Amino acid sequence: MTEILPTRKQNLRKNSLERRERGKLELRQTILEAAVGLFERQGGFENFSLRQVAEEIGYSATTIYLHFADKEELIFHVALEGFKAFGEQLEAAYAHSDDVLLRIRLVGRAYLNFALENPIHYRLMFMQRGDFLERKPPGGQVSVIDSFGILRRAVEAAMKAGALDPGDPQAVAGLLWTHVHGVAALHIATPYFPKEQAEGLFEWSMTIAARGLGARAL
Amino acid sequence: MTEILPTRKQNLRKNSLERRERGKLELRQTILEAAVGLFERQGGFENFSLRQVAEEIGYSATTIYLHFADKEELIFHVALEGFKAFGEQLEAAYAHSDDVLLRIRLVGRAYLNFALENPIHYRLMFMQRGDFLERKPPGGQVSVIDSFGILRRAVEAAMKAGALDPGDPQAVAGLLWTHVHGVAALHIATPYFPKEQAEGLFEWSMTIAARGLGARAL
DNA sequence: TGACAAACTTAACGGCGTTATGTAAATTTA
DNA sequence: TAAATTTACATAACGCCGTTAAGTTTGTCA
Repeated sequence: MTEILPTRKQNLRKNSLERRERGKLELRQTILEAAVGLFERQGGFENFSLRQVAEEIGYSATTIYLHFADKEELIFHVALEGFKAFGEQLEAAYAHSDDVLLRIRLVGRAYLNFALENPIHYRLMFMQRGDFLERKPPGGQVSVIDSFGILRRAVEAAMKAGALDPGDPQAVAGLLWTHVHGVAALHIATPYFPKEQAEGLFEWSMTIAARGLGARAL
Repeated sequence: MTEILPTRKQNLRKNSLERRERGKLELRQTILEAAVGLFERQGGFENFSLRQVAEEIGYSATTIYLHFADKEELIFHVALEGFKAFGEQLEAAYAHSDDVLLRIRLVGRAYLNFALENPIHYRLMFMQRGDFLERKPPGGQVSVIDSFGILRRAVEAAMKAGALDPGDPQAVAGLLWTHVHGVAALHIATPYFPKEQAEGLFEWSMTIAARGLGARAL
């Protein structure tokens, strides 16, 4: 009776050693990473369980509740990490060039790349849980609105420079967003748009949008 | 002890009468309808349970298994109903005009309308469970591929008539699909594209695509 | 050493999908 | 018509889930 389930007990013992080594290196972060790992291994967050996360990192399930209010909040913070990385990559793309038109294309390309390289995060952020976009993170951090702001600023600058027909930058940025999202989302959700085809459609969309918006080339 | 849970028992009794009246009017369909109702009430299929469906229609949960292999197959058949209605609406739009360019716009508009009017189905079909697109229904029915075929045929016809620059109809149809999907999907998934704005972006996208594809107007 | 707080665990609740098993009614067969 | 069989349901149970309540161990500090 005492030895029927040694694996779990041993697992807990073993990990109590590792814990010391990690010191206070944020169990919270370990939980997040384990969750992301599970997401990726199962291709989505719909079937993952807190108990699996706990098992994987060698803690009991209830320990997770010391760091996250509930399952929902854990998932939300995975999305938050996504928003952070997403914003940084767009920002980097923006800073990469001074050419107001090339910059728009680079930001768009960074957007698509994020989706191609982080399909699980992208799905969570923009296809599954759009409500997260408006949910305020506890520390008053930024959300995706600022990411969209990068694109809008790029459009604004191009208009001011006369490289795009004058108009509402917000609206034009929205149009570009829907086009890139269309490609990214169908690539992720369906089997009909593999990477190369998605990239081709992105370039094509950009070219077409450029003509339609009065740019020499985009 | 025998009367502690009369509600459930009574519910079963009451419904056994209604059943006769319905005759053999397909419990299967009743289950499907109850499932769709639950989807819509909860805004998605992620949190619905077979036991809720059963409760709602006055049967035990296990009875569902006499009509569907499992929860997955029930959801799949909800999606199938969506694909059927979707295809029919695109087909009707196609048949509504002989103008090869207007027809493309009408098919696109029918696509968007389906998404606006059936967000739960659309989400399930194209954002959440794209794998359903390739899953063969038992009776050898058609799936979305034929719906996409309608758009492709419309593009093909416009090219043959010289109303669009010559090219690969499949590729052009794919481009249009991604644009409309982008608008529809962001409308459904995020709070930033309410109906009017989505419709405006659709028209704009169509106009821009028309210019880029060599059409006089789309 | 002992009080106290922090970190973590076990136990339990109700709900879930699913399977095995029971049962009453409808239908077929003799 | 009576018995046998099939059909159409139900109940009970399994293991997993999220979550809460209640311990228990571990570390801190007087």
